[in-house]
Amino acid sequence: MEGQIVSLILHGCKVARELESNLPKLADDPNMLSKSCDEVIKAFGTAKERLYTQDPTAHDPGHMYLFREPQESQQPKIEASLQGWLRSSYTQTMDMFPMQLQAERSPSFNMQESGSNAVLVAGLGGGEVEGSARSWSMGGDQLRPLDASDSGIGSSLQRQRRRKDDGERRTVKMAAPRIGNTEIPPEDGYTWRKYGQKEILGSRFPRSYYRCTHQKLYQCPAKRQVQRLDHDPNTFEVTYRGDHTCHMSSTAPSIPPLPLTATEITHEMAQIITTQPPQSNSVPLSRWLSMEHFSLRAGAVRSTSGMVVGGGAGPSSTRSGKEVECPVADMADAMFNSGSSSTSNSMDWFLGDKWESGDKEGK
DNA sequence: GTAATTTGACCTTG
DNA sequence: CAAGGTCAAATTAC
Repeated sequence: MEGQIVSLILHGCKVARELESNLPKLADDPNMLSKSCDEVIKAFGTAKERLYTQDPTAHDPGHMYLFREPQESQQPKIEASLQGWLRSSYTQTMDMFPMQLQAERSPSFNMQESGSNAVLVAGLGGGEVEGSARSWSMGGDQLRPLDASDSGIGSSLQRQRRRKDDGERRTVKMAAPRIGNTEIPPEDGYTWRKYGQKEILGSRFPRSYYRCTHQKLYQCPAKRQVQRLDHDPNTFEVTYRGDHTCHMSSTAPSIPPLPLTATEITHEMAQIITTQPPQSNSVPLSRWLSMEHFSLRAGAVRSTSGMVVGGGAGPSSTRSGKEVECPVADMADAMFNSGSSSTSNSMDWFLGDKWESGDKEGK
């Protein structure tokens, strides 16, 4: 079973690599491009499916919980990790490649996975905004043009706010962690800053509003709403709006919010898995992943990471006095060094009840 | 001291 | 006008 999955993933990687190396040639051939993309997606998708069917009872709230319970038995964890990564990478890829994937998903994209804890429920808020929804991510021309300066207190100008159709909305359902504090909203690798909380009619739990921590620095328009489900308090419904434009910055999110190529996805999985505690039993999957894909890093990953695929709105690809790190390294760094300034760092859930106040009931 | 969160007020939308 | 979304001063955390 596992061997099949591995070969599926390998196949996906292979196709992705081929696609990457042939990209210049294929650029003029949308058919071939599409075909290759299909194949990659199919391979990973199938692998993922199998992972789920392999252990339908697995309750994996997503990659954010990968590092919980280091003392747990390793083998199931590895698989859960892989699942989490596949799933999160997949949804994240959806998140980052909306334009590319648009053609491949139905207008009302609906990815449901039985037994899955991260479910992309809805694609677009409305089909008609599809074309215009993204134009702001490049120049910020129509999205909150006054955002940075509309704090016009003292000026006679009224605050100007825009809400109407500020972009695609993607809703993901994520399970609360079962261990530790189940109140915490799900981590997703980005750093968010809470800017509001609101009681929602008919909901027992308030909705929390977050924006990208780097909004100011890079005019990153990404936002998210976190709402605990009424009927299932263990599940959070997370709605994302806007795309991160802070991808390539070093001061930007420490965890790579990069659009992941297929090779990157697997590579990151490898990275994650190889960072499992050393007492880990021999894990064929992880060994394969680490051996197979470390070599990708220098070539494929780096080159693709230098290419801002999702619109190229990210800030400069160099950081002050320092070359852009491989996002994976960044992530690992962030994961284990907790150097980020954000308190919503990805390690928070790992260690404490930090988020509690962020989603407490009532005001 | 700086950055993040809280929270009531304000704004937009339907 | 009600509800949802955002702002920003005050507060809290680091």
